[in-house]
Amino acid sequence: MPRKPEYDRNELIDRARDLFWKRGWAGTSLKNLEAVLQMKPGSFYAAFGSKDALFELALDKYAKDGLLRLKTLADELGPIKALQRFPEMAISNDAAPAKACMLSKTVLELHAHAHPLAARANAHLLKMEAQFADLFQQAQSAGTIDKSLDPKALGRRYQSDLLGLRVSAEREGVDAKAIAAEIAESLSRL
Amino acid sequence: MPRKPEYDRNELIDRARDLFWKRGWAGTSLKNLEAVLQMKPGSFYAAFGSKDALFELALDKYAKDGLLRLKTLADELGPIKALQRFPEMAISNDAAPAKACMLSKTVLELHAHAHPLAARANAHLLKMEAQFADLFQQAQSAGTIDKSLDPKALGRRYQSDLLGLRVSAEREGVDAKAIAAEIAESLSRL
DNA sequence: GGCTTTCTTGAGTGATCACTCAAGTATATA
DNA sequence: TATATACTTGAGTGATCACTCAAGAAAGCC
Repeated sequence: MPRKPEYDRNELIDRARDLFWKRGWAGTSLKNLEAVLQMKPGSFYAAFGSKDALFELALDKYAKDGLLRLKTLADELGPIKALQRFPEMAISNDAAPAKACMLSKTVLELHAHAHPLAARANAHLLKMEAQFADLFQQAQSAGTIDKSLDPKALGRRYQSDLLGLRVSAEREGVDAKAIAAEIAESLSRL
Repeated sequence: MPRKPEYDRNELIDRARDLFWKRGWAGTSLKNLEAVLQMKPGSFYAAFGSKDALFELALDKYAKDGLLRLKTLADELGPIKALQRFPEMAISNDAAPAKACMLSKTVLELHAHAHPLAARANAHLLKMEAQFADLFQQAQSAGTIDKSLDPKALGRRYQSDLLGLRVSAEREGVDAKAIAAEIAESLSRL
């Protein structure tokens, strides 16, 4: 009996993610969203409920895709080579809405306001960090890196470096690829 | 003949800086500013002209203070020890409005909007980066670190690591002091 | 063709945004 | 004391904010 929506929900979330990623939470107005999603307010609220709810969907998708990309890379290249390649990949996609990480941007923008989306973004970052640590541990098991190192500490440091790289890549006049290469190189010394 | 203002302009800029630093540009409303500065709109606009103009004053002061703190530290400890101490200092001030760097927060928030304040923040970051490079060069001249390394590359990487550290310090559940210690430690290996 | 159910439309909601300005008040000089 | 010069006040500006809702349109089932 029902009428079907004229849009592909999944694709709308992608477009919203790109907009939020680029412009941030406060920087993205409903007018912006209506324009990009080609939706009138009524449809928007019927479909997503609120700006925050859509941001959450976009954030979750962003995080899920990031994790998947890392795992795929690790399956292809093995743990250490994946970790070496990942930073350069993160900043080299010119089609991406921004170089900086959407999760860290969200934490920085909303943490001071105690907004739940900041906590959610941080939770995603923690999952990512755990994945980095897991890859370091795999590398240890495979004998690729020094076994006396703490994989959790390595993951924590790696993520921090990656976040710094991606902030730097967002800036004008910074050779971020050189930084990415240095991060990769330093992993060979473990 | 004139009446003197009832406020200390310099202190108002400090308070505005703290508010902007914590809450960001869009996250800080004129109501917030009026409350913190104890000013009515009329006085505010007579004194500062606009929200953007005050943000600029706050940003410039933030940058100036940061540069001064680094130079003071270098005078006390010498270049390398200053660089080793600086990261831990940056994240240990519990009275500060935020752990993350106001300059990077500004770039991340406003760069996508092509806002002049983003370019200004980036210019301040470039000055800071040059100062880091200068300290690395001093350390080379003093024979403290390997002379074959490029001081500009070291400065670039150091700043990236510092920005990453400060983003990490803004997050919940991350042992940022451990990261700061690792950054410091890695400088001993140069 | 009717009927139900959902989706779409878009004008309109109150709240808040950055900002203005005319009127009032305080102070230093003449 | 009179006057000129700021500074302070706070109601008010139009614009934009996220969001609502009643009315109409489209699709599946009888």
